[in-house]
Amino acid sequence: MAEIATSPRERYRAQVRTEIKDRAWEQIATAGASALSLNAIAKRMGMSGPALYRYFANRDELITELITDAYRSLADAFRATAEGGTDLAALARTVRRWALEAPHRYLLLYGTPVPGYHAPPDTTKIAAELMAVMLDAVPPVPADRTPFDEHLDGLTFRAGHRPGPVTHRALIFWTRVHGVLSLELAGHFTGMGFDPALLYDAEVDTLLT
Amino acid sequence: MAEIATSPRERYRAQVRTEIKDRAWEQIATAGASALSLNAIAKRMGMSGPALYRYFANRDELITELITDAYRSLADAFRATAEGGTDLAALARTVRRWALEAPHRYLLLYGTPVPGYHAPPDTTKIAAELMAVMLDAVPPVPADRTPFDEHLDGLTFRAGHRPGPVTHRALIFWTRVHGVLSLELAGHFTGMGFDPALLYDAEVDTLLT
DNA sequence: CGCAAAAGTTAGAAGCTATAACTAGAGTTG
DNA sequence: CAACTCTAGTTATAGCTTCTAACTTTTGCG
Repeated sequence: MAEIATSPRERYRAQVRTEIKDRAWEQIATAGASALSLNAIAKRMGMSGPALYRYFANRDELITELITDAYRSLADAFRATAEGGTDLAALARTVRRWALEAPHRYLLLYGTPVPGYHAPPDTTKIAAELMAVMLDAVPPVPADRTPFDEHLDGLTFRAGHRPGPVTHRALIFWTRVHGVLSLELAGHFTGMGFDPALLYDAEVDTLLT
Repeated sequence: MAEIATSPRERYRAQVRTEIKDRAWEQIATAGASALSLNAIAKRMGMSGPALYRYFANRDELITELITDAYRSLADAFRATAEGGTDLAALARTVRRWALEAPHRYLLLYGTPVPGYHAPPDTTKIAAELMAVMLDAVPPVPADRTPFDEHLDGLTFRAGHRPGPVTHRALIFWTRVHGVLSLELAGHFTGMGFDPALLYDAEVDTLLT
């Protein structure tokens, strides 16, 4: 987007940083995030291990940045989808495409977190952004309110101050989407023989009316 | 259950193995499965690192056994619940209690898998056992069939050879349960302020009629 | 051109998995 | 009971990891 005036050095630095991240994604895809090795990345890039520490303070910082990038890319996909009139079906297609495109990326965000790891404020902001898009995409809902709807009405967070039933709809949209995707991408449907895409579509359909 | 006649040596061996696994669970709870260190376990048990290799061939074998044990405990809880007449609501309560009781254990089974890791036949058998219990607990379903129901009817796996709509119900029960639990236990609801238990109950309620 | 800052180097500490070779002790067997 | 075998544990070691420290080379700016 808005190109900031950069010195050649800064441009080189940015380029190396993105190459490091690319290699990191490759490693995560083949061996998982826990096996990510700064040393191996450096060697594959033709330089010595400690050189990487000029670009990332430590392994955690690299992973954190990968997570932030991944969140950002999902949010961008969401926003792009929401451009031409928002509806939940389109968002559902987008998130599934985004997830299947790079399962390890999905799992880095929504799989097992490292205990004690605290997400940086960036990611929680992006998560709120995602939620806002979903809230806007919720279709008109029936008027009957459940106790949980009342519970939601009485909360302080109120992202967008939507009424309880709308928030409820957005939440179950999100949980149902992840219900199918997380089991599918973690391989819990393999051997069952059915097509997860059909289950996904059927599940999303229940949220549209 | 059925105690097998064991020599003192075998009993000692079994005892040490379970102590190793207990320590492993502690470590997983505090630092995550990826940080599980055989060395640290050994030292905490007052012996030298390589001694553990008498009990587990390698790190993977230990983790595999932890996974199998966890699966077994979930299946046992399921079977116990299904004893006195099966219904989905009771199963839902059981799985949630089981998950919250030890979140790291839940995440070891249903969180990010290690790429390239293949689940041993044990676990897939237990997964089928879980599915069978759920299929039995599905209430009578409406007669109208969706395309996905037809798809399920045409499959070869047919765990229990139930009709499509019944299998469909069991599947969405499972995905919706994990949709809420995986997001909750991975911390994606923190800061939103609502009570996940209420969302869970509301979600389960939609499956009961 | 010359110099300061940045990038990359090797060396090394501390920790990990896992193997090899060895010792001490427990249990079995002639 | 003595001898022998098998097992549990030991230390040593190779090879990997993250990450720090100290040093050298390169690069871009004034």
